[in-house]
Order: sequence, then structure tokens, then C-alpha cells
Amino acid sequence: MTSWCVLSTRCEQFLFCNLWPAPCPTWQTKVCRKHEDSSFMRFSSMHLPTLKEVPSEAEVVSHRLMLRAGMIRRLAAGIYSYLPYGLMAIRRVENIVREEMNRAGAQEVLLPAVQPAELWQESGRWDFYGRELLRLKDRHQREFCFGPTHEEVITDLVRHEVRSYRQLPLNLYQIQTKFRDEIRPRFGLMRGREFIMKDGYSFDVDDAAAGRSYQLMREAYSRIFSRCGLNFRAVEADSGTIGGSFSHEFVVLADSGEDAVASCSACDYAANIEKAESRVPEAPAEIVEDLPAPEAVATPECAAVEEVAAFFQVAAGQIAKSMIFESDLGFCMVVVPGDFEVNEVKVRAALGAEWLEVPPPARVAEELGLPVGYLGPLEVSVPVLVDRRIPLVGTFVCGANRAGYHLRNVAWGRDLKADRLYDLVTVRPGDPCPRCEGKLRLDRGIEVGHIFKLGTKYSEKLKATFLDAEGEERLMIMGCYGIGIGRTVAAAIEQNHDENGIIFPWALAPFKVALLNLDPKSEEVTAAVETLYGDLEKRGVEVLYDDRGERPGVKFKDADLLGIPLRLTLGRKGFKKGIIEARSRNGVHDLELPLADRTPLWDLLRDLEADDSRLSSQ
RNA sequence: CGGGAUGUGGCUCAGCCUGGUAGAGCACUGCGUUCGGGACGCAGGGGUCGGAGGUUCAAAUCCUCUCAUCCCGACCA
Repeated sequence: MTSWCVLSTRCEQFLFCNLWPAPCPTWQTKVCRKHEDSSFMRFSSMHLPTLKEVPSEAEVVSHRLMLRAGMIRRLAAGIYSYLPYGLMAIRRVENIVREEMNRAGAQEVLLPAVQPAELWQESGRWDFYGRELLRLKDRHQREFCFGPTHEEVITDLVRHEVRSYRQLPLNLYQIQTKFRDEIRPRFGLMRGREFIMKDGYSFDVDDAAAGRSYQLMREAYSRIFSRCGLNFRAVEADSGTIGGSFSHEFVVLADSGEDAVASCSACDYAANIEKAESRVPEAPAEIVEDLPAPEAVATPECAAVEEVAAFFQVAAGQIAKSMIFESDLGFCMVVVPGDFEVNEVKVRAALGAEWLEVPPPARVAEELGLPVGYLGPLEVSVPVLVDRRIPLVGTFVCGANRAGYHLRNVAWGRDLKADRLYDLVTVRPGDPCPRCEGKLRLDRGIEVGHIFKLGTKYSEKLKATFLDAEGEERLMIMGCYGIGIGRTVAAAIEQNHDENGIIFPWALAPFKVALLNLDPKSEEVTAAVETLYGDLEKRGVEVLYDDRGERPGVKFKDADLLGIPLRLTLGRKGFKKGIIEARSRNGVHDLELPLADRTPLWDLLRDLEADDSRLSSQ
């Protein structure tokens, strides 16, 4: 072992050492124990319980593989222990996040996990956050919660410390465990209740400065996920009830993802399905001359759009689909073309409502006297929101607000009018892009990061103010920036695996090399492997040395399962030929290296690392 | 929250319908044989069947309650 630590990625102290890669003053005097202890491991002494069988709890690939690879174990619903190998992967992501956040000028803090109720009452979220907030009482019956997020705490901290514009901008972040009492935790680390999250908060003097902070974070996030070797998209997202003008989600593309992303095949437009828009042709509504007045037609058993369309022998797009919603602002009706789905997030945004739901038909009948299945926008007592595609439909069929009847010959502009039109539908694959002539496609994805421009929502509630250059008291403009650390590891596995196990991207791989000794009983083979192990160690290559007395098949299976990028194999056969077998987990490289000369090995390792960064920059 | 299902050694599951006092495979321990893609034999250790109550001479098995976990849904005019 060298007299200083030559590694960078695993050592937290590296972050404070500007002299790297030259020997740093701290390490010149001592060996970095961390690397000695964990980056070079003998399989026989590592707690790495791999599983041949799959525990029945696991549904998605990443969950299954993380259990099988001995990375995590479940303690309770949505609550997991991180085992050594899993923690190593988590730390890889954390450290990339740290480096990029620091590079972008943010500073790390660590905030309390348990937070007093008063703070949440002050922001108004104690009542609003609902059942997802895990509430606790201390021995004095004082109320607390286990932090699901830290806007309140950070704002409280900053309001006490920051008084002057000279102290801004400020960007603080932390990496810690949070708890959200999810309705339905699932998919292992993908949607846990307890999870590790990086959350950062920026404070700025004005909107323009806040915009710069936001942009910096956006760039930092792109670098982070690129470095993690992920195929991701930064998509426009609904800022939800948090408000604010900007919000981007960082979504890793994967079929098992819970989110849907619409993106343009021609330009770089990409948005969460909840927010995505499509272009509506400008074609004016065709006024049909001498169109007869709306006529009620008996349509028994025709509640669904398809049934109505079949009955009238028209396309679904010629039907106006009407739905009743209930929100904190009361009931309303939404009208969209029958071949589109209503997008509740857009409806809520259009209304400016806090919450929104579809009331059960019985409730609609009781409260409004309307028959669900035969609803229409004519002569109803509730506000009607009309989608901007309705005018294009022109003449349409809709419910008669009378069970078993629909109206035909209903004309936009004559029978139905609206002061304002809204975009209320979910885009479909093939719909025209709102920005260019391209078409939209839909992909599944996993949200691993989300950045918001918060504005003054929290600074106002919690009175986080400062004095500007003119001595005026002003509210700080905030932004918040989250990354799901565990979810990022899970997403990386979703995106990089095969039937044999994980295929870790280089940057996330806890070990870069799996060194297999196929003949641990042979002294000469073992001696050669030990020498190689020592050389790798000296070189600073993180290696898992499989020195177990297992049969070869077991070692191959485990190496594949663990997803270590490069596998080096030495057995009696290779030893006689004077070669080591080298095979990359991704199947790109499969070659024999001379046992006597290390140079080709170092070259191969350099290539592998380079391949990986090339991949991730695409 | 609604619907469905499941809880039996560390893991995967059988047994339950037709009550009679617990079984297989994997894993683990020992010995031997094996040894380049999750070996085999022999010998072992380990569970009182999620919990509580009830029926019964007798309950993993039947009944009631309860807890936990998993899956699906919460887009329908």
C-alpha cells in the first residue's frame, strides 16, 4: 500500500483536498483506512449475502436484484436496511452529488430529522400535508413530525442568520433520511417510505438571481445523472400546489417507471405527461348552415363514449365527453373531445384548486341531480370548463343530463359557448408537438430528481427577509432541489441489467473488478492471484477478490449478479497458458491478458472507464 | 380508501377442503467424493404453523376477532 491514498471517489476527505491527485497533506502521513477496509475486499470476509432464490416480495427488476445481490433487506413496508454492498453503491451516488453540488457553489449541512409542529403550523402545512406526514409526540406531549422534506427547517435557519443582501445568494443542501408515509409503498427503494434524499435550497435577492440559481442547479443535475451513467431526460413538470414558475423533473427512462414522459421526436421538448401539451390546429370551427336544433335521442345502455359513438355511427372525437369534478372550490364540469382523456392535474391547475377528485356517481346524483353517463354541458348549474379542442369539433353529440338520452346536433358557438378555453386533456402518442412540426412520443420513466423555483411561498409564511442595498426589507426568493439517492441506484439497475444480474455503470460500481480465483487450493495459482490482487490494490483499483472455496460456477454467477464491470479470472488452465481471462460485464470486452505484464490490464481499465463516460454523455 | 390474496424453520413453498399433534427443496454444520457457469452422498441443527379467543377428547387444519405483508384499483360519462 502506498503511503497516501490514491483514490478519489470513496474518500470524503478528498472533497477538502485541492491538491489531489498529487499527494495530499492529510494522507501523506497515513494510509487511508477507508480504502483499505472497504474498497479491497475478500469475498470470504465480506458480508455479502447473495440469494439464489427471489424473495416473493419483489416485483420489479431493481428490487429483485438488490435483494439478491445482498444490497438491501426489508425491515417493514417501505423501510429497508442497507447492507455493505448496497451502501457502497449509495455512497457512490452521494459522492457524485456532493462533488457536483459543491462545484456549483452549494454548501452541505445536516438538518434535524425530527421537527417541531409549530414550524409546520407556521407554514400552514401541518394541516395541509395530510396522512403522509408522520406525526410524533415527545414525553411532554409536544407534537413533532419526522421530516418528509425540509423547507420549513432550512427557512427557519436562514431567517435567523441572514439579514443582508450581502449574505446572498446562499445555497445549502443536505443528504439525509426522510420519511413519507406513502399510501402504498412499493418496488423496494423506488417508492419507500423511509428513503435517502439530497435536498437543497437556494435563497436569492430577486427573481433574476433566483433564475440563475435554478439554472446552475439544472446544469449540476445534468452532470450528476450523466456521471451516474444514466439515460435521462430533464422534463418540464407540473409545479403542483407548490406554485412557482419553473419546475423540471429529471427522469430516467425505464419501462417499469411510474411516470410517463412525453417528448418530441424532432425538437428537445419534453414534459411530464401531467403537464405535456400538444399543438391544436388553428382550423376554425366549421359552422354548419341550417343545422337543426339539438335533439334528444333515446340512447339506452349507452354510457361510455365508445357505446355512444357506435350508437350514433360517429367517431369518438365527435362526442363531447363531460365529467363532473369536485374540488375545494365546489363542483364543476369538464368537457373534452371523446377521443381524449381528461387530465386531472391540468383541471386542478385551471381551477386553481388545492385538491380535486372525481365524486362517485351517487354523490353527483344526490348533490346535482345529474345522471353520470349521460352528462352534457348544456343548461347545467355548475361552472363548465371547456377544452380548447371542442371548437374544432364544431358539431357534436353530448349527454342530455337525463338518464338514457343524448343530444345530437349540438353546435359550438350556438348551443355551447365559453368565455375561456383551457387545455384539459392528456396528450397521446403521435399528437403534434407544441413547439415544432414533430410528433410526441410517450415513454415510461423514473423521477430521480426534481427542481422547483419556489418563489416566496415559504419566505413569506416564515418571514424570511433581508435588507437590500436601499435598506428596504424584502422577501428572499427560494428554490428547492431534490434527488432521490436510493431511487437513483434503483433506476440505474432498472436501466442496466440482464437476466444474470446487475450491470453497474462504472461510476456507481462499488467494485470495478471482480477477481476470481478458480483454484484456491492450488498454491501456485493462488500466489499469482494474490500478486494480482496486490497490484490492483496498489494501483487503486477497487476490487472484490473471490477467494472462497466455492465451485467456479458459483463465483461466475455471483460476479454476474453483483454487476462488477470487469471480471478477471485465473484458474489452473489459464495459469498454465500464462494468461488471465478478462471479461467486461457489459459483454463488450472478452479477452486474454498476459499474466506477466500488467500494462494491457491498466489499458483495459482505462478504456472501460472512458467507455462509460462516453456512454453517459450521449 | 375500495377490491383481491397471503401469513407454516433464514429463503421458496406443500400440508388445510376430508381435525389425530409438521414436511420438501434451497441455505446452514460435519465428513467424504467432486471442482471452468449456482455439484453429489451420508449424518446433523433449526419451526409449534402471524397473534388472541372459541369449537373439540384432539386444531397448522374449523369459527370469530386482530395484526402484518403483497397485488390491483382509486380515468368513469
